Amino acid sequence: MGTTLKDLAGHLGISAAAVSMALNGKPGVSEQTREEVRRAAEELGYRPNRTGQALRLSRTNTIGVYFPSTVMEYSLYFAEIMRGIVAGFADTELSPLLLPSAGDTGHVRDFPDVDGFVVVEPHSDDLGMFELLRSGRATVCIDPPPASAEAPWGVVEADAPAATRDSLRHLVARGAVRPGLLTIESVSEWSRTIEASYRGWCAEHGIDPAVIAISARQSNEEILELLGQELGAPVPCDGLFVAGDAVAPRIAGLLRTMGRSPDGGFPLVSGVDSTMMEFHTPPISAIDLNPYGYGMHAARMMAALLREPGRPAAPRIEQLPAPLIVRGT
Amino acid sequence: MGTTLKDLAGHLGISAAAVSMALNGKPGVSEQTREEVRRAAEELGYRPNRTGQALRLSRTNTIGVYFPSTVMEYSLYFAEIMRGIVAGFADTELSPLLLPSAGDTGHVRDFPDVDGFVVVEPHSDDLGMFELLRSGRATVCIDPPPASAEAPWGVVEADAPAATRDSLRHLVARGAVRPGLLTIESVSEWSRTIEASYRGWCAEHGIDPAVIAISARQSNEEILELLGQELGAPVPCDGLFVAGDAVAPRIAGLLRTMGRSPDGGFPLVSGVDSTMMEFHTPPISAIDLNPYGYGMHAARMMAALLREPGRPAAPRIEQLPAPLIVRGT
DNA sequence: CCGGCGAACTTAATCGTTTAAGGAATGACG
DNA sequence: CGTCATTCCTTAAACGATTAAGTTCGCCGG
Repeated sequence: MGTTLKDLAGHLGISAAAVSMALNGKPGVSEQTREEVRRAAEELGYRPNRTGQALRLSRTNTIGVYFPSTVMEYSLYFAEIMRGIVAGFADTELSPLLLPSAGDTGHVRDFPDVDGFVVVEPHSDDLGMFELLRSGRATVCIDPPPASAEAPWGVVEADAPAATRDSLRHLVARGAVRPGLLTIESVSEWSRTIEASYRGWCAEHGIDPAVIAISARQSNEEILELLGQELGAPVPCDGLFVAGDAVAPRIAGLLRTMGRSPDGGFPLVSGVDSTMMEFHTPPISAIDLNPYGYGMHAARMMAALLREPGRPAAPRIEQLPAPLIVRGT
Repeated sequence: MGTTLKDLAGHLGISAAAVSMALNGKPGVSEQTREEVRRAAEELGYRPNRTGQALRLSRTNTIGVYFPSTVMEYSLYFAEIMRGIVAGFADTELSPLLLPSAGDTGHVRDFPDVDGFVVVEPHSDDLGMFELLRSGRATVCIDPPPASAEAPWGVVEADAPAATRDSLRHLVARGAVRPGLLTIESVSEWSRTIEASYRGWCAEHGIDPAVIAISARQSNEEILELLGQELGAPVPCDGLFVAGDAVAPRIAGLLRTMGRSPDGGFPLVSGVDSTMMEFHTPPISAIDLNPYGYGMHAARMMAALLREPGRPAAPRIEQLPAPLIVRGT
C-alpha cells in the first residue's frame, strides 16, 4: 500500500494527529512544522487514504450517476453527457460511480455509499429515479424531473421553449407553411416542454398543430404511414422539428423515399445535435444542446452543493443556452 | 445512518464479532445463533457499511471504468458498453466508478481507491491506459491492448478476422468484385486486426486491396475525394466494409451523391451495428459486435478474477461471436 | 513566585468492520 | 478426578484518518 499518515509521522518523529492538522490547514501546529510535514508528504508521495477518510468523516466523496436505461437506447447524446460528468468531477474531490438503473422494479437494489446522485434525464416511467430523489441525499438532475417527484437539490436544463421557437422560425424561413413536430417519447419534461411550446407557437400563428409521436423501436413502415398522413393533409405538413437524438437522419431517409429532402422543400431541424447531423448528406440543422456542458455543469453544481452546509432552500436551477446551428442552404 | 453491526449486536445481546461471523458464514457461532442473527439483520434492515469493510479488508469493491475520450466522440457503441458494464456488475459486490481519461498527459491524476480497472478500447495513442496497466491492479480490457503495453489480466474481444471474412464474402455475394475497406482510425488493435485480415483476404483472392483511411472529423469533401479515387480506379472499388461506429450512414450519404447506393450495386457492410443501421433507408448490413455483451462479460470476468487468489498466470481471453446481420435485398 | 494562558504537541476515542487470540463451559477419556 | 479437546462466545486489535481532550512548556502579569 501507499504511505500512511502514521508512516509520515514516524518519519518525522511527531504524532499522526499533528501531521493531519498540518496537512489540513488546521490550527494547532507551528508554521515551521507544517512546512516540514508538507515537504515530507511530497517527498514520500503521501496520498490520504480515501477509505479511512470516508469512514471517519462519514462522507465518501463518491457520486452515483444514474440514468434510465432507455436514455442510451439510441444515443450519442448520452456518451457526451458521460464525458462531461467525468470532466466536471475531474478537478474536484469527487468521483462518479455508475449505478444500475432500476427502471422496471423501481427498486434501487442497494444504495451504495455515495454522497449524492446525478440523475441523467429523469423519465417519468423510471421508478428508480423517484426512489433516488426520495433518499434525501444530494441530487442534481440533468433535465428537470416530473412534477410528481420529490424536488431535487439542483437541475441543469436547456432553454427548450426558446429552442423550439428558434427551430420553428427557421423552418418557416426555409419555406415551411405548416411545420410539424416529431417526438420520440413523452416521458421526459424536455419533450413535454417542447410539445407545449410547439402548440403555443401554433396557437399564436393560427396553425393547426401536426404532432407525430413515435417510439425509438417503431418500424419504418409505421413511421412512413404516419408521415404520409400529415404530408397528405389538406394543409400538408411541409417541415419538421424532430425532437429526439439521432432520429433526424432516419426521418430524412424516409422522406427521401417520399421524394422529399431537407434541401428540397422539406426543411428539417433536429432537436439534438451531433456529428451525425453535421456530416449528414445534406447536413441537418440542429439544436446544440451541449450535452458535454450539461454533464460538466451538473458535476460542478454537485460539488458546490456539497461544499455548502445543508441543502438549498429551493432547487438550484441552471439553464444552459441551446442555440440553433443552421446548416445547408 | 443505517443499522450497524453494533446496533444488531446490542439488540441481540451478543458481541459484534459474533454477529459478523454469523452473517459471513464463518465458523465460531452455533447454527441457532446464526439463524437468529440473520432474522434480526433482515428485520432491522442491516446493510454492511462498505466503507468500514473496505478499510478493514483493504478492498474497496469498486472498479474504475476507463476509456479514452476519443471512444465517445462518435459513438452509440460506447453507450451500450456502459450499459453492459453496469448490468454486469449489478449482481456482484462490485461497483463501477467512472475515471477521467488522461489521453494527453498520460498521467492518471490520482489513482482512486479501486480494486481494478475495466479499460474500454485501449488505444495505442492513449497514454493513461499504459499507466493503468502498469499499476499492477486487476485489469480487464474490452478489446486487446497494443502489444507494447503491460499484459492485462483479462481481455474480452470480438472475432474480428471472422467478421471481416464474413463481411467480404457478403459483399462479393452482393456483386462486388473489388470490395474495399474504410477505416476511421488505426490506434485500436481491432481496426489493425481488421486491416490485416482484409489484406490477407485480398492476397488469397488475388485482389488489389483498396484501403481508405479517414478520421472521425474529416470533412465530407475530403472523404468524397478519397472515395472518388477508389471508385474511379482501373478496377474500381465496388463495395465497402466500413470499420467504425456510426460511419456507414455517412458514407452511404456520400455514395448517394455519386449515384451509388447500398441497394443499387454498391453493397455496404458496417463493422459496428446499431439501430442506425437497422433503420437506415435502405437498411445497412452490419457486424453485431454486441457491445452490451462486451461490457457485461468484462464485468463478470473482473468479478471472477478478483474472487480468485493472485493474478492469473496468463491473460484470460474471452472471444465473443460477432455475427454478420444481413439486411436489405 | 505563582496562577493563568496560549502555543504546540500528544493521547485517545471514533467511524464500522473483520479476525486473531483468549476464555468459559461441556463432554470425553484415561 | 484431572486433563484435554471442542464448541461458542467475548475481548481486543487493526485498517487510516480526524478531532476532542489532555499535557507540556514558556511567558506574562500581578
